[in-house]
Amino acid sequence: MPELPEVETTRRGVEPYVRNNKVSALVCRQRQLRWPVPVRAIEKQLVGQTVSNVGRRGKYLLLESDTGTLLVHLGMSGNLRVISADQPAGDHDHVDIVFADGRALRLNDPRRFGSVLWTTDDISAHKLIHHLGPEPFDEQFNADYLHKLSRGRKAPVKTFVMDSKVVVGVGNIYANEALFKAGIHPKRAAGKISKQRYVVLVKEIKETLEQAIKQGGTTLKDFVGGDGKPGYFKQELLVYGRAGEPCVTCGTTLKEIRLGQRSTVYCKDCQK
DNA sequence: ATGCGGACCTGTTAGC
DNA sequence: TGCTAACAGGTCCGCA
Repeated sequence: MPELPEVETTRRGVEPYVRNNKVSALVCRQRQLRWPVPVRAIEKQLVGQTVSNVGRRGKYLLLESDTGTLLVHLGMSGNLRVISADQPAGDHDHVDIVFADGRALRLNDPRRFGSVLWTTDDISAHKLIHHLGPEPFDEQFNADYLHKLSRGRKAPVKTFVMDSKVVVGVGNIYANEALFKAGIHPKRAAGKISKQRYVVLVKEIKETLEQAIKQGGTTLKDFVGGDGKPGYFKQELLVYGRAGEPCVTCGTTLKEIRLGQRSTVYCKDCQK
């Protein structure tokens, strides 16, 4: 579920309910997520505080308060919703951040690759954050940057753009999509791609993510209240999940390979 | 420094 | 129909 557009959509969806709201309790039914949930520290330092901002860095959601920051990552299967705090918990409802107004932020994560962490450090210095590359929508993320950084790199370009040290937020689905739109073969060595082609790739990464966020916006309501599932606009995907089907541009059968054990779909005629 | 492969864990689907 | 294996949107870590 969560690539950057889903995380950003979640951020926007929950922000109005969480911002300026006072945390009254933490309910943790399962501490064993990606890392153990630091229940004590959160209870001691966040409960009683007001959330001043709901931010995001890469795919980490950041609930900021005067005493520190709660980091929430949705992993592969997590989702976060605003509910009434008295709503009974179901399977995989691991953590509730309960608020003074009777609502709660509830983390559901079947696969438990997500995480809930607490830090009092400056967030940009945090161990999981400090090494991260630029945000894809930042001006800093441009063709010059990618071109320079990639010189000498032998890794496939798909692996390169999915590396969070290079740029955050480009997950498997959107890496496949952006490379297709840019006409670049996913296996091509990152260091051998011209600046001109990086101009196109950067543009496609930004546009693909932006458009997905826009579409996510239509399902914002689903992040609050009931148990609506955010629509995933699969019909928009040009290559991901379409191996064996015809290329939308030329009709050639789309190929599937594995790169770094991730499913990679491309058109051998449109992507060079 | 770079680039691999393994690890975390459960649910769903493909294949026999 | 039932069992098993493979695979899934992430990303950190340790090793070569």
